[in-house]
Amino acid sequence: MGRAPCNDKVGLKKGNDILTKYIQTNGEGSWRTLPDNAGLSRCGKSCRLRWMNYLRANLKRGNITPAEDETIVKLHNALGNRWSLIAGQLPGRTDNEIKNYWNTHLSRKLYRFTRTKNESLSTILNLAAACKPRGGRSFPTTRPHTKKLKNTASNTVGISLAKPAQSGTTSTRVLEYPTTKAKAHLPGTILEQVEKNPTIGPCLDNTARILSQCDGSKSAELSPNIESDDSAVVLRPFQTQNGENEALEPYEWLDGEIMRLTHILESAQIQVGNVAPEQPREKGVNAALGTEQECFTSEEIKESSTVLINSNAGGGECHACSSSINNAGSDDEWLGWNWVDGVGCHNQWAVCDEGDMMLTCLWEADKGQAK
DNA sequence: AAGTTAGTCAACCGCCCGAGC
DNA sequence: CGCTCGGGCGGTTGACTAACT
Repeated sequence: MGRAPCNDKVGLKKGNDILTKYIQTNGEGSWRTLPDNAGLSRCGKSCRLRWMNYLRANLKRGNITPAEDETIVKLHNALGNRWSLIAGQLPGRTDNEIKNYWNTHLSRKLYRFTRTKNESLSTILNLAAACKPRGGRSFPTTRPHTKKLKNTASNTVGISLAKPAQSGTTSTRVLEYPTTKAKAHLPGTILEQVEKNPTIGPCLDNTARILSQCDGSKSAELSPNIESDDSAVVLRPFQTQNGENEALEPYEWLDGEIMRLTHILESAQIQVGNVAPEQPREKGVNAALGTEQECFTSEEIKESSTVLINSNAGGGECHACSSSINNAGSDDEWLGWNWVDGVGCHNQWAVCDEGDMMLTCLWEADKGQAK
């Protein structure tokens, strides 16, 4: 299955041995000088990658377990494509491994079944659970589909943390997240960090808020937990309807949201694609495949500006619904989509991943009901 | 059995950030 | 303050295998 490990090759196996022995003797670091010192003919980056992803001790080999699968989904919902952070919560797993797993197993699986437009969410999930592991041509997913991911600002298919605003970019409010170095000094698990540092989990806060609107059990106010200034959105602890801060234990708040989402999915009777007669999507939105704006009309973009963070090049990545898969706008794969409702989101969710897809559509559905 | 298509994953690429000067 | 360098990260590629026709 897949490409055979390179260490099957005698030469590389020898290189692996040299690299392993060198690092065991001298420790990690100084990757640039490592090849010369160790007598390897690879660049330092390559050595580091080989070590981190393959040779390092305590790496867990083999299939992702269901428990790990669940953790990945949860954390991806929370953190987006922060693979290193997700990997940090899964001992023995590398960011590369998780990234591959997400891109091949999870996102693909969800994409397939959510294309079944007339199925209820619960049906879709049941189908996904029974996903044919390998497969032939039952679900056409083309390589061009994958290659269309290239040249996009981000392959973000989930709700992602935003990077700090780039200098010179104005009117872009982003959600701040800690730098790599800062993260390294943060104690505890990611989820604990989020608990202790509200700025780490801004999109989770959004997730909770969006869910709360769908659920109806929380305030329907769009952005009660966000304050903003010119440069950044400052998130406040999640507040209940009566304004009290919820003091959640580590993991508890996330588990709660997952449970709530599960409840919504189980109880919802949302029929995808069973909506108003076809209308042309708003000009500009239609042409902007691959941007999060396609999920919204311009008015909705304005309304939701505190949640839907602008994504400029290398900038914000906090998408309520964003996927570079959408860039396949000219692909036949996507031409069959029935853009309806003037918003597009009722079908749009089929090209978003599980979390943001559902959240966005539930959110939109909720907004529609509120009007 | 052969050809085609889809799925997998190690490795590569390029960008970004922080440290040091 | 600006430049360079090292390291880290996420996105993408392409070789390879398995499933299917």
